[in-house]
Amino acid sequence: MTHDTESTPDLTRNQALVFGALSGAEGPLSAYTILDQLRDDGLRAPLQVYRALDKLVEFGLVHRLESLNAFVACNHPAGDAPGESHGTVAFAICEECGGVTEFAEQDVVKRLQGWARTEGFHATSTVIELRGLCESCAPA
Amino acid sequence: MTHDTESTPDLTRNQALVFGALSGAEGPLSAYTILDQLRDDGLRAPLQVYRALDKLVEFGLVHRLESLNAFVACNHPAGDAPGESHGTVAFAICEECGGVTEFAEQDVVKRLQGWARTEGFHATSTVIELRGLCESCAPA
DNA sequence: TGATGAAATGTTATGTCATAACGTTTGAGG
DNA sequence: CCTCAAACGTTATGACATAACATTTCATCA
Ligand SMILES: [Zn+2]
Ligand SMILES: [Zn+2]
Ligand SMILES: [Zn+2]
Ligand SMILES: [Zn+2]
Repeated sequence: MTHDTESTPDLTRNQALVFGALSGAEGPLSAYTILDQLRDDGLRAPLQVYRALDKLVEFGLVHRLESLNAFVACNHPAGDAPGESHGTVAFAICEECGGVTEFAEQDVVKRLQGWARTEGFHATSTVIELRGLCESCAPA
Repeated sequence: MTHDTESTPDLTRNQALVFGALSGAEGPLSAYTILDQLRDDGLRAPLQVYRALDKLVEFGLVHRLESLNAFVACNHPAGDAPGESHGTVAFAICEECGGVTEFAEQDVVKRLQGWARTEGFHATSTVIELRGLCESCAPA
């Protein structure tokens, strides 16, 4: 163990492999794509990848993109570092180049929390994903 | 054809069957659940359901819940009627009872549009889904 | 140090969601 | 009628995710 009060935990071998694959990728990867990339490192079965992903998501190092059924390494918008327990974030996903931008809009989060409060809804997680074209890919 | 300028189109047999199943349901249904419910009506294959769903979503009569891989009949928050071309809406999904509430928060949409504008991102669709417990299911 | 229990791992099989590819039917408009 | 686009039917396949069970790892502590 490497002490720590509440920072990023030590990763196991499989977790480190999966996190490495996601960190090195340009865009989101599916669990099976990750698996294919890690065959040479000894991974054989989807469950090995899914188990690592579950933990990485729990640690806040990786995010799942619900509208893509895929995963990306956390790329925190300026401010705190990845892995720091962070609140609700949003993603903009380019359908042309596959690029994903992670961003935080506190006003959006506050508004949704406001709605939840007035409705008595107790949110445990919030998904915000924009689909479209990024600046580079949008027509002039 | 029944004329119309831009209202809800006539549904084909399969579309009507699928829409009926969703309208009668208490919560979201997966395509395969819909299929099972419509076997007696002659539906045999997933594609028959998926094709109908594609159209119903296009018409704005049905929404796909990305975080559930399931579908719900549009249940517009007070204002205009289902099927009226409507903008971005959000969903609150209860993990206990399965209930789904569709709501519109114009400020949220505006704020996300603002972000997109400043980043040059051209959004074509937006997913907003809260997961948690509805008022009835939340602990006292 | 050696028992022990929680967490991680390995492996096989299965379940669930979605689409490719192809041919046929339907029906409005010319 | 003819034609063409849209909807339909069917089989096969691809893509995403988990159940179930046996084994290993390793920090903790008697
Ligand atoms: Zn993040
Ligand atoms: Zn792009
Ligand atoms: Zn709606
Ligand atoms: Zn509920």
